Amino acid sequence: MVDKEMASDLIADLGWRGMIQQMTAEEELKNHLNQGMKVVYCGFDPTADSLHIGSLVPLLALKRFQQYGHKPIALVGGSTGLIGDPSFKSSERQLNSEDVVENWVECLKSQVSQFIDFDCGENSAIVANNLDWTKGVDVLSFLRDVGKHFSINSMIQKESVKQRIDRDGEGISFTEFTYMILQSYDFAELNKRFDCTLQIGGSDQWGNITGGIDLTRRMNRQQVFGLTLPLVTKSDGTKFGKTETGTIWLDPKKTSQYAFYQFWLNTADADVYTFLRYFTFLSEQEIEAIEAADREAQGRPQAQGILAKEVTRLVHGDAGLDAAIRITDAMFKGTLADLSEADLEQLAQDGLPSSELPSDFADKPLTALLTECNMVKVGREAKDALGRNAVWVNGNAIGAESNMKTGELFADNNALFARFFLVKLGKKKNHLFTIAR
RNA sequence: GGUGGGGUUCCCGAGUGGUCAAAGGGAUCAGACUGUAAAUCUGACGGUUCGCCUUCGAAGGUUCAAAUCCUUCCCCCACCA
Repeated sequence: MVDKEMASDLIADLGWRGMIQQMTAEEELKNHLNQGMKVVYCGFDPTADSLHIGSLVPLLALKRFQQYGHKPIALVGGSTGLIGDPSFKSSERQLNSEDVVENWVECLKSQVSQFIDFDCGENSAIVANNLDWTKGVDVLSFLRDVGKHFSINSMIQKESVKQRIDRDGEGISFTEFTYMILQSYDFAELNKRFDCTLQIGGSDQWGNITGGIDLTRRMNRQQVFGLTLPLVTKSDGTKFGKTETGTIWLDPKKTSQYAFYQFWLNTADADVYTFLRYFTFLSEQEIEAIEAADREAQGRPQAQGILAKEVTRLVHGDAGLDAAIRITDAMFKGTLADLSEADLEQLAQDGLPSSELPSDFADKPLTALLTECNMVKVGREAKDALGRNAVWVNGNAIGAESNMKTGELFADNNALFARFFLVKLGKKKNHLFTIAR
């Protein structure tokens, strides 16, 4: 399993994918990784009950290390999550309560576990929680044993906290300032416990990682390494991972498989090949072939479809991918007549936005109904769409004059299979209403 | 602590008594084109059941009428100390 050449291959693999932002001692790190199985860690702080796609890059990076024979540790920050990472944050953050963070830790643990293999022999993955070794530490020991190794002078030089220190009107509490020490201590501790010698993370973590490298050398007399991954950016300058609707989460309860699949499917041409490199395990040759084929072909590129398929399968499995494709086909390819009663039932379960028709729907204007089910943000949008005949109920276009005719439109005898109304607004928004029984 | 400048609708930013729901740009939504793209063009853009209702840091006040004038308060920025 452990290949002699694996390290140079691994670094080369990460390299052509554009996934290396910075690393410490490049040659030494390569040599180090060539000497058999090494232990690598990446931390994920609980800031919500799910990770979002921004965390996918480091998560998949851990998996890539494992594929090359190394042992990954996914560290969930039970203690660091209680403090809050100030890196590149413009203002002090609100503390979350202990039980909330504890709950989030459990959520992240199981989520993170889906991506790495826990049963593959000696390089099986580990999930750790830094609260385990931070909880019992008393203040005086911490200050004497750990704090003494840190120089305030170098800490305030770090780019990650500079704006908080230099900028008028902003400050940083001692609590957040200490975050770097806590994370550094994690690295030293993981080094001691598991012989962990490499930390990876987003490029915003460079300061924290180098802090850990220094501390490990001072406390454990061990040379350890760091590697950062690039921040995912989009060619149009907007923030990656957010849509008008909000963050794209990994948890299907927060972002349905369908919405997840659609997110990737809508990737801009200018970004899609980069994302294939970041987010899939396709080889360099495969991706180049896709790129070349798209360049030749007229019309729609195939890359978005491949990206959506690969990433959705990675995160939601084959069943999740099937569900996403099922809805996509129904909404964008097929006709309503093709859908059976069972299909309609399935769509709601698969993540098509849906809701029960409220009992007093007949009294509501259509604008209010569509606002309440979150198809539009304000009634105005629905009205605008109605004015352009861009609203369909069960396939029939509806005009502005129908705004007050909700009762007729959603009458029982107009329903599909006597209980479903599929409303489409514009090209991309769909909502399934069911009649309450 | 002193002096000067400022807080406007999702964001940037005009507006200094009525013609202001408030220029312009961005973002967003819908339409055309298309590939469920991009670019471009068109329309909408505080809310609304189209009667009205609610906005210009906060609270009061002057006025027939205030984002605009007055008072107090809160916050930000620049320079000086």
